[in-house]
Amino acid sequence: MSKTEKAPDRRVVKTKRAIKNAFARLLSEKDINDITISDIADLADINRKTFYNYYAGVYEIVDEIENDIADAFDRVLTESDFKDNLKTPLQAFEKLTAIINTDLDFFGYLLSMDSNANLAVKIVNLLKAKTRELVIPYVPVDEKKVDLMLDFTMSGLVAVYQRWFNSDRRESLDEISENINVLCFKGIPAYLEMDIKF
Amino acid sequence: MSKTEKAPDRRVVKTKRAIKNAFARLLSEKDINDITISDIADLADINRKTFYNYYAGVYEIVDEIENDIADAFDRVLTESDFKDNLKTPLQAFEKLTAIINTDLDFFGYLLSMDSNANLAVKIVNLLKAKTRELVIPYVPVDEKKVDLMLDFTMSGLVAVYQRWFNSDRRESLDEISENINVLCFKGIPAYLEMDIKF
DNA sequence: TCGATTATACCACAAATGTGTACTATTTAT
DNA sequence: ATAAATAGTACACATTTGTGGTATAATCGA
Repeated sequence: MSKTEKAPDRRVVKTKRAIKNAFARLLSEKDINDITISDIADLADINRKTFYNYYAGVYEIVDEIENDIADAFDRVLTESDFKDNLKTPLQAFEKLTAIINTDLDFFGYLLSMDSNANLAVKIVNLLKAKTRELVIPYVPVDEKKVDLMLDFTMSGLVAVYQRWFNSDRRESLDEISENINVLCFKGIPAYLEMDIKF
Repeated sequence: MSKTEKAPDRRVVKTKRAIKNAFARLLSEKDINDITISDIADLADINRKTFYNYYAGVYEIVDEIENDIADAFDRVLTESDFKDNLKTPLQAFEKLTAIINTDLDFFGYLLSMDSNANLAVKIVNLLKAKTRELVIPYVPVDEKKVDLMLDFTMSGLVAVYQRWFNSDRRESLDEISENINVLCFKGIPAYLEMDIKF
């Protein structure tokens, strides 16, 4: 993760862009399993061999796009006021949603795919790392306990967000945020406003 | 999900078994992307064409094996005393762990793969459905709230279990269970034994 | 047990894949 | 401006894939 990444050759970004665009267009027309590498190469107007310079197969494009989204989210987390003004991480999702929406033609198909579980995992990991880094200094307890807590809450958070994103989005993210806050900080009984014991 | 499934032809189960075994062996030898269908057909000693009777590609085997595990877990949930004696669902994981362990040669590689995110999703869905069915009658609150709660807690639960499973498993599942219980029912501040406000 | 049904084998073929080599074009760095 | 480095093209080839069609063998149901 060092900053030693040299400026990429213009041709590289051009062809990769072309490949991703071609892929996105094809994905809007047919199932991913019916997309052949020749299809992509033809539409992107590159030599088929060139494709293999960057991707071993069609699914590796998906992988990279997922990473693109994750990177965007990472940038949101670090560049935003998230650091100085730690509220519910869900507020960061507000911005992620905006990002995704502006490129929805492109990401829409991806997000509705089954494989968005992978993207979810990546985002969970980002949130865990970021939150740990911000919170740990003020929470001097057993690291294992914190790990468990972060695993639990961040996975839950992303799951809720994911369902919201793929639903009609009737509720505002603020409402969701409020719900999760109560759930996290007061526990299930308070959340359900009733005394239950499992 | 009706019980209308007729008894499967013996030949079918035999060949599918052969395919899965061959796949498992190949997976222990090389990367999944280097496994060709011809490889599997050869090793399973079946005609290549026969493979396509059941799977459209290599990854569909993975899919089915994941479903096998999910089914096993489903059976654990319904057949066990889970229904009459509702404790933490994590106790059901105790049995799942046992199941997986007895077949670890077979499942091991799968579980260490990236794609076990899919398995996690399936298990989350099972737990959500099962828990809702058991809990809802006693929790007459807004269904949307319950949905959110189930999404959050079950995803969190599975995430914690998953990390435990892929770790050294130093802690007992009972300890994990206890931690999650506190987290769920008392909230984060109580869990961390400190007064924090985000 | 026997006829009907279904799974599998065998062969064949067009399409797609993955990779190698030699040649050309573009970009980068000096 | 030019040389070195890198990316892309064109073509070629062996392999794998997906899918036909037909024949044979195993299984099921009565």
